[in-house]
Amino acid sequence: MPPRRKPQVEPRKTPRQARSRDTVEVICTAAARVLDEGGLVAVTTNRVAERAGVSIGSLYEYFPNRDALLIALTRRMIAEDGARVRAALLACSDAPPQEVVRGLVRAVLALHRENPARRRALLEVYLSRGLNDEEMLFTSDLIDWVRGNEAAVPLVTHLTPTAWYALTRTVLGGVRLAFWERNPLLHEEIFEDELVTLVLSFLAARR
Amino acid sequence: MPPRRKPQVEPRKTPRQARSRDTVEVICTAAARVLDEGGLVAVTTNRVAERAGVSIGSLYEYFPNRDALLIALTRRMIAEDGARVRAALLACSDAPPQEVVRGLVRAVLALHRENPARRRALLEVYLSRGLNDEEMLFTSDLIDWVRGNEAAVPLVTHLTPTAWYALTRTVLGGVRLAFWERNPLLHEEIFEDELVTLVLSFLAARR
Amino acid sequence: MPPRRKPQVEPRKTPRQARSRDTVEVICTAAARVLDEGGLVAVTTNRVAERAGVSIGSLYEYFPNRDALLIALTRRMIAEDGARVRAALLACSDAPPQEVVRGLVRAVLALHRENPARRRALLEVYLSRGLNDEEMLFTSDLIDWVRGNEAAVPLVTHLTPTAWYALTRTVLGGVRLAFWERNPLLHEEIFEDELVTLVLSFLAARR
Amino acid sequence: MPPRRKPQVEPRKTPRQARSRDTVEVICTAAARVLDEGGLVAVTTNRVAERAGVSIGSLYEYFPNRDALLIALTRRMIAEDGARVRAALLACSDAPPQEVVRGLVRAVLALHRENPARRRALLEVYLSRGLNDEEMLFTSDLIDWVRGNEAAVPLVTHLTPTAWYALTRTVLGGVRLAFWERNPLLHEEIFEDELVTLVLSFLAARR
DNA sequence: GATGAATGAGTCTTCATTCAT
DNA sequence: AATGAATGAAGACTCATTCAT
Repeated sequence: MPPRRKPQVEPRKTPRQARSRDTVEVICTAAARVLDEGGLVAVTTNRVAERAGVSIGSLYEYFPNRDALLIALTRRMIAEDGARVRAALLACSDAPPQEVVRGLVRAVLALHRENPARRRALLEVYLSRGLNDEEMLFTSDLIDWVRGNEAAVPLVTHLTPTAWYALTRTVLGGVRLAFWERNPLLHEEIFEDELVTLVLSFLAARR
Repeated sequence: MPPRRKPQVEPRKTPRQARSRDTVEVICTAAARVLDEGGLVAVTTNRVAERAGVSIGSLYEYFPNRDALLIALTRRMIAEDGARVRAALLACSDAPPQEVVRGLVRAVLALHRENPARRRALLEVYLSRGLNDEEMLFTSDLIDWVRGNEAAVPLVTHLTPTAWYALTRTVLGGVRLAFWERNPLLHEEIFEDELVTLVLSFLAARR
Repeated sequence: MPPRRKPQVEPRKTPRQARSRDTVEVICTAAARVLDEGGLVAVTTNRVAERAGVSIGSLYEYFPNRDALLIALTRRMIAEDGARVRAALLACSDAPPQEVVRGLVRAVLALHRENPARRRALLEVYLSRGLNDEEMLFTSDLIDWVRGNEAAVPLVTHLTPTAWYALTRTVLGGVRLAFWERNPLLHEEIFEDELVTLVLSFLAARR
Repeated sequence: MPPRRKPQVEPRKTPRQARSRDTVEVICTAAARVLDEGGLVAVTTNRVAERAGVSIGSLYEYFPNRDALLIALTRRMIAEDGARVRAALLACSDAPPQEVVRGLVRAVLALHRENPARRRALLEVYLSRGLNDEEMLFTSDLIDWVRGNEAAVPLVTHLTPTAWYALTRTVLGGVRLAFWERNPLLHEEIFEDELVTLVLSFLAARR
């Protein structure tokens, strides 16, 4: 009987009990490790279960299929990214606008400098699945944050949504391309400088 | 012991004879069609061969493995992209700088508006393999073109390599993110406007 | 990158549970039957699994690849050979030396008279793989047995290791050549007589 | 259309013309080289043809199928073996019997010391096909030679055919087993000594 | 005689998923 | 909740062989 695959992506059950949450945690950790070591193709449900010290049956108790696992991993990364960017913002919210911009750019760059292998893989998951609303959400969180924090970024309030979208995508896209191309500039401060200039000059032009 | 064949990516033989070139052509066309219809997972060597009306053996005569086929497809797309951008540049090389910038941005946007499914898939191939030098090359072609055409883009000559890299990646990255996120703005002129503004204000700032 | 699996030969898992042991048994039996009927080339993993009434997946659960299956079959034969020769030795251990020699020679001949097709095939496996230590082991078991049983074979104790090796290989090799050449003498008592004479005269000479 | 395989083993045509003989020669040489480098599995018709600098079509002009090629190679080895043993015999035909025996044993051992990889492979061919008459023939040539040369080996004339068979197979078999087991004794003189003793004591016993 | 592009049956092997225990 | 043996569809790839040129 061919494994009937109903595209399902949500975790099978929201773990309420401590033990369950542990199991999910253990599985995700194992999956991340397998991913780091062997890339996406190495992430087979059986292997992950084995590495997690959990039976394959249990894995399927918490993730309806392989994709759900991969997507959970991706969501974790995205959520963490969001948290880190927000933290960076928080850290420089009292600084002058230029510094806020720089802080943001730097945070986004920092994200792409760590654990590139895993990011590469999960970004692939992210792109090949229809998860895009996800990041938009993540981003709009950011937007809300920024917009709400008027004191910190007064220059942003004048932007139209389109201008805002173009600006943010442009910075993130630039970083990401450098990341994908493994361009050494990703690790250079001069690259950061250019991005900051880009943002500031655009903001000035759009005032 | 079967001669260990290291993952190979180059086409197995450069088709010299007309018949061979035809076969390669036929295979690529069939592969593209299969790709359009069923996505990356649908591209199995057997299916492509069948669709091409060619034996599976013949397919392997020209492509050492599935990846080589996918990569060939990707390279084709990249080459075509380059050609189209260059053509767009050529078409507005006598116009004022703003128009040149607009022409370029528009060309890049146009690329991402057509056949999104195929582009999505091939970009995935492109990213998951180590093909990045490839596009850098494509880009540096572009750079050369732009730099060489001083009359058309005098403002560009002042840019440092890093500034140039940041600028081009930023635009391409922004478009690509909109593309991946399936953001409707990809098809709006206002998005194009913002990108043009971004480029021009950066160029002004960097003068 | 799929975890590179070095050519493996050991059974994938030691069957602990009764059900597993059954499966292994069933697979081996089926493989032997297929081998008998169609020779080595007929032993395809799919066919064996089908004949065993087991899914191909299950077969690979217990044997990492086709070779491992073939080798398992071979080892079984070797082990059984050893057991039978030891049994023969045991059966005549109280007899005079000549009879012991004759018993041994006869046992080795008997081995090669039954199921020649299967033996032929498995010997081929045995030779084309690097399994030779295996049989040496089997033989050294024998040696130990013989050496330990001084009462039965006092004449053997004087042999140097080299002499012992030459003697045993010579007898086994002679039988095996007759076996491979399908020489009818393999089934004649006069051949056995000659071999016995050979051994005894050598032992006498080496005293 | 499935390649109809009619078991055919004879060379397709006896090459009469010089050019043809050359082609056959070239193919066999290439095949031997491929064999040495990659073992039996590396010997594919396409690869051999390529290595020989000959089209695959031409290869099939001279060998009806892959097996015929392999068998031709094997026959060459057997023929050469025979020649070399005969030469050894010739070289010591005036010496005393013991020396003749030693010369023969030494020649057989020498055969197995050179190019073991190729021998291993071709012996496998030899065993898995029904070529056994072949070697019997080769051997009976030898027998005839020995029997004919009464002056050299007077002690042999008393042997019954069975005794003769047992003796020769026993020596050859012993050497071959040592060869297959890669036993270092194959290269030691003490092993030769034991084999000589074995033969001589048997001959003495059978007088 | 030679060429080499084309053929395609048949192989091994993987791995997501199920379900009886 | 957990287990893990079993499943089997599906895929990549090989290579002996043919035959039109």
